[in-house]
Amino acid sequence: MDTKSLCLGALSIGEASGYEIKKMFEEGAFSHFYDAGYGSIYPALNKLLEDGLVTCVEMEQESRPVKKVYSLTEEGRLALKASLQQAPARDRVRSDSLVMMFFAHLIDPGHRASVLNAYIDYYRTGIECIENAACEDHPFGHQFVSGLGNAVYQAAIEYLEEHKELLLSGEEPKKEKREIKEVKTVAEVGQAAGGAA
Amino acid sequence: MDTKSLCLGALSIGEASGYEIKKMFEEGAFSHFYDAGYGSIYPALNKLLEDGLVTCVEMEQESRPVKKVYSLTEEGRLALKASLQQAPARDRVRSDSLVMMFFAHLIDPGHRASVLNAYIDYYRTGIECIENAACEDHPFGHQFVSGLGNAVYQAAIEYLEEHKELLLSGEEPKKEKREIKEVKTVAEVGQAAGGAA
DNA sequence: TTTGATATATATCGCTTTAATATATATCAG
DNA sequence: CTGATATATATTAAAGCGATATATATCAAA
Repeated sequence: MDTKSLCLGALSIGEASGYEIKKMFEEGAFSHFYDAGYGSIYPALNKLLEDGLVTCVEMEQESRPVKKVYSLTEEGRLALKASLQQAPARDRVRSDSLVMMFFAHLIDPGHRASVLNAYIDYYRTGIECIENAACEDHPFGHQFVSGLGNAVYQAAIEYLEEHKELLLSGEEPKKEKREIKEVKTVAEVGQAAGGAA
Repeated sequence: MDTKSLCLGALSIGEASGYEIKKMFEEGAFSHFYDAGYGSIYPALNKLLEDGLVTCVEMEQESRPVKKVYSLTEEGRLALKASLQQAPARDRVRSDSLVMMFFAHLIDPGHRASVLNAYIDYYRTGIECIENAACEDHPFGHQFVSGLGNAVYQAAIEYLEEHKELLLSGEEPKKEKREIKEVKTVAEVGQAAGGAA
């Protein structure tokens, strides 16, 4: 799913500028399952305009930069539908915070706590975004996905708060012991991990 | 968190080849919170080697390509610790499947069902990976993050199965009605969505 | 039996994306 | 009155992604 299709999707909800589309990814309807920055949104909109999948009206505003409002054309609507019929790529997740928690034994307890608390806050903010975006008028898909986001975030918060102490009071493993265990290679660990395959 | 740091992290568990590190992201310990492909792992390992953060031993094998086994140096271990003390970037998630479910009203019901079922399978497989990788010997951080992954995936599966019907039996909204509503711009919808900000 | 699929293993390349920065103006809090 | 935040578009360097190439072995199915 490239940024062009995402922009078509955003515009299928209603006309918008690049700036407004970005906000949808940041704090709006898409916030909990997709990301996109200006560096991909603006070029995508230009290509869509070239290909006739969107139209653009420049709206001049008092003491603000010109606002380019994009709208879907009928061709664009068809292109969106077509891209939605394809097989989805697998989810991609990248969480620095979880990497840090994973290696918590290498981090000083103070930083551990700040990472953990910031992460809980991040989920709380996420829930607020979802709840604010929720609306009964929205198509059932919007509601379904919002509900999923809510359920997942809630589960994360519950886990994080219930098991907080495991992470914060965890002791550093005894150095000598780990030195001995290190003869076990990642290959073997990987085997255990991917045993199903 | 760049791929170099991720590789250092992987190697802190034990020596490994690029291929084995890839497997950790695919189906091993990192599978539910990070991604990385060969196109970033191999260049990263080469840079780490240049910078003296890892060493490399080439192991010749019968009727297989040479295996380059990388190990952390003391410098590498320090570099890993340093990168873990920094502030984490925010999570990045990209889910084509959720985009499709979000726009379910634009997709034919057959495809809806296949996307939904594949997504449930994806989470089930994820739980298997996490359970297979779990081990009491692992540092507490590993266990903490595995537990979180498990809790979140479980919550997702529960939600998806409980609300399946909402997505699959959802009707297409009446065209005329939506046409009228379209005067509401994304700007306004976005405002409602991001009300907190 | 040979074709195709899967697995081991490394490497590269084109295209896209990301994160940062530039530009310009207005408001608002400290 | 300085710095932060918001509106709004655009560009760029660096990084990452997906696909492909190479080479060999095994195993199941046509």
